[in-house]
Amino acid sequence: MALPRRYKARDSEPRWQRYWEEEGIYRFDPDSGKPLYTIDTPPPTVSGAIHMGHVFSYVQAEAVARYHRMLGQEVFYPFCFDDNGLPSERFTEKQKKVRAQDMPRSEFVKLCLEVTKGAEEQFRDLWTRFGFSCDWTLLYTTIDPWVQRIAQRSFLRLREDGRIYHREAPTLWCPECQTAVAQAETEDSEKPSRFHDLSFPLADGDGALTIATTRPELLPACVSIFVHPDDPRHASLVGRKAVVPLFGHQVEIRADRKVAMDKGSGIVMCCTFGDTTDIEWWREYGLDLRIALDRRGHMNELAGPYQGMYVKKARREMVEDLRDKGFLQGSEDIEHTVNAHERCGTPLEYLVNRQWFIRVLDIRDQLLARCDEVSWHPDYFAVRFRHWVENLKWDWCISRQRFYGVPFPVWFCEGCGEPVTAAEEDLPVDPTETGPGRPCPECGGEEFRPEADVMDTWMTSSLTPLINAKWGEEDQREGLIPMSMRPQAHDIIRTWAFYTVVKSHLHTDSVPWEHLMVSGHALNPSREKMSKSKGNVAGDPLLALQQYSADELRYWACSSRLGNDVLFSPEVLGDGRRLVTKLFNATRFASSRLEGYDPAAEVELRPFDRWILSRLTRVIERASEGMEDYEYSTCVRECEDFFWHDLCDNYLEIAKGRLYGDDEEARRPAQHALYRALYGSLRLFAPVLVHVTEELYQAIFRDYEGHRSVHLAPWPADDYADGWALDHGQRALEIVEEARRYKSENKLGMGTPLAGLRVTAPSDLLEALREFEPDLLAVTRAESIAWAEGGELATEVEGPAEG
RNA sequence: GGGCGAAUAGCUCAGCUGGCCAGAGCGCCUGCCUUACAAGCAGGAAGUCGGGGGUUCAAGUCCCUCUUCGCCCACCA
Repeated sequence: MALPRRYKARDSEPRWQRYWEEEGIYRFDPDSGKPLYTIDTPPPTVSGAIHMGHVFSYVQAEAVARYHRMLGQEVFYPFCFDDNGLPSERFTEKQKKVRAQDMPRSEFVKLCLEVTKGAEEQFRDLWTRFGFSCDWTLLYTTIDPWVQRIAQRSFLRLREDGRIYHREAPTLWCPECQTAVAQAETEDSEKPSRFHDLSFPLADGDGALTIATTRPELLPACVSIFVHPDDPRHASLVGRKAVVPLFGHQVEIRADRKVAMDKGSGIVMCCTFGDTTDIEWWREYGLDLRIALDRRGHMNELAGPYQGMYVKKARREMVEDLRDKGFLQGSEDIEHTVNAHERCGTPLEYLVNRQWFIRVLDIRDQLLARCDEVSWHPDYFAVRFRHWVENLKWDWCISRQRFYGVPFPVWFCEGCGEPVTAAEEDLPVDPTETGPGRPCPECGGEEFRPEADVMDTWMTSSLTPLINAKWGEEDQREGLIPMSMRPQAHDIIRTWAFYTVVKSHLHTDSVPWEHLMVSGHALNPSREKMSKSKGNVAGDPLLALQQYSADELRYWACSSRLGNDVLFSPEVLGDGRRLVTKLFNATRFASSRLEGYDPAAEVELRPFDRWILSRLTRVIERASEGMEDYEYSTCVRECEDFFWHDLCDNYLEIAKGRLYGDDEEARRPAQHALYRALYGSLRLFAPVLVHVTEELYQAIFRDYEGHRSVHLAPWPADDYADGWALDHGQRALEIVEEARRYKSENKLGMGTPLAGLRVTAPSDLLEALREFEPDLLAVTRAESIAWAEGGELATEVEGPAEG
């Protein structure tokens, strides 16, 4: 196949993408007998928020997949989508302009399916255009019935093991989404607020105390007051009672070390619940439970005249009334951070609800041990996992009061209230549509109320290794657990990585994977964490693909060390374009000089041939070391440096004399070295520059090598190592440099013939360098070289040749 | 408040287990249309390796400390 004069990525890339698809180049073959390399692909949410930051992280893992494929491993590389859960609900609500609450669950679920399926098609197209080598026949989505079955199976088995409990407990609650949320789903949100100094009369009539609060609307929920035991100002208060303003109930004043003496007045009210300290006190001192908020964030009957008001309104009204009645001593505007739901930004409340939990606090040590069993890349991210586990405060709340998700396989007996679970063989079940099919084991009752909650999405995504292995299914895949590698970004270590370790530990008594590859974030040109935005190249991968080729974008994604953030900027992207062009041009040139090349022929390599091949070996070693350590960027950098400078700038220029010459004896070893060096480079670049390397491979190398694709060719493992040539070739290049410097300083073209060179060197070196003479003459265009023994290596140029 | 990372040429970054005069790309300067490539080639200028201590024959490279930035967590009465 002849190469065109110019490389047109726009035409070539789709052509090879089709070829790979048609030929099944990336198809997983469970029966190949090759060692497995299995990848636990992150299921992106289908909520439409794909930006170059995602591409960045996926490409890095993808390059690693290709490396292992070239190593001769059978690569299990599925794709998947996370299409259930809150993000999809909100996405559907937005797309269809509906509200889930306003329709039957089944109807809403149908809408969600419709919307997510459409989005998935677009996603598959997008990933294909980036040259992804996943096997699409392995696709799963988290809403697939068999995947739901695995999630429900996980629930049933954990419940059998006594790991799961259902309990009324204070829970982080989002009044907007009207669901419980997990500790990990929260984020800080800066909100302007007001600090109010409130006066609480003492019950014995002996004066009053002052409490500073930002949440006066929680007064009806006040159950105690605390001061610090060492605070001399308030020592006399302990044990007495105070009257809650506006509401009149009396609460006891207690001393506890958790009180900060220097905040506000040093006196704090404890409400059920304002924050986690309230919960701790409530538990520790067995305080009353006074819930003043309902699930929608409105005040309930406990708030008396304020009942039905939304938190903010109640706050305003109460402050007015407090002022009118003389309880308000002062107010101060402040800026403070509140705990908000990361999905919608609404400040969270603590409510008491019946929720399902997985007990994890008691196995923290075991989870830490699992953490150590995993190879973290880069290793310092293990510390984040460790600290998260060490500082866990809550068991994992897995129930959500939402609609689109995996239902709990649970009913409650109307007779005794006990939960009744489905039989495993009946999974997946939706309890709102069927019954348990058996009477209540506790009381024999036959009337049931379905559990209407759905599972937290992490309940499913934490199972991705088990889903890949089809855990508990009839067609279970053997040998997949633990998987080889999980790629993910560092922001979800505390969620996805953590929950997955929990599940694998409990279900398979092992780690989920051997290696965890943690990527950084892509930053937009103003150095902010990238986010989806239309009309912006960084925020819109489709737009990026119009402006840059997939190979250029992949090169960018692989340009930084694993785990580092990287800037998405035009300058950096230009580097990839240059390299692709250079690779194409150099290979096209080589192909024109390879006529008559016979890979099987015996050749006697010249010193510079031995030099370039020894350099290649060195580069392969370093590049491979990098890839073994998940450092694709080391591989690219080493290879680029070799290809551009050693191979193109030096070797090619040196070998041209022989490649164009009539002397076949001299030409053949040059062809041999050129072919090997180029084919080696091509394969080192293949995991990243997937399209251009395929184009060049198919045009030049396939006839010789026979593999259907460069991506099925073996990873280079050249062992040509000639220390003599490596060292002396480098010294010989110093002579070339001197000649070039002379021409440059004298404003001469590089093609200018030189009258002669005078090279001085110690005798050993001199003797060695003389072996390079024919090539040195050719590349410097010198008519002759005069060799002289001397001290340091030095080269003098006699001047341009006459005429 | 705690943790993790980063601080190296104007810009973006590489420098692994400490060792010849600190590197690359972009940008800049001077040249060159040399039989693959001007999206190129040759040559060049440019850095107190954040500050301060210490270990060592020897430190961007190890230890301590300080400063600045980023991320994560906690607090947020």
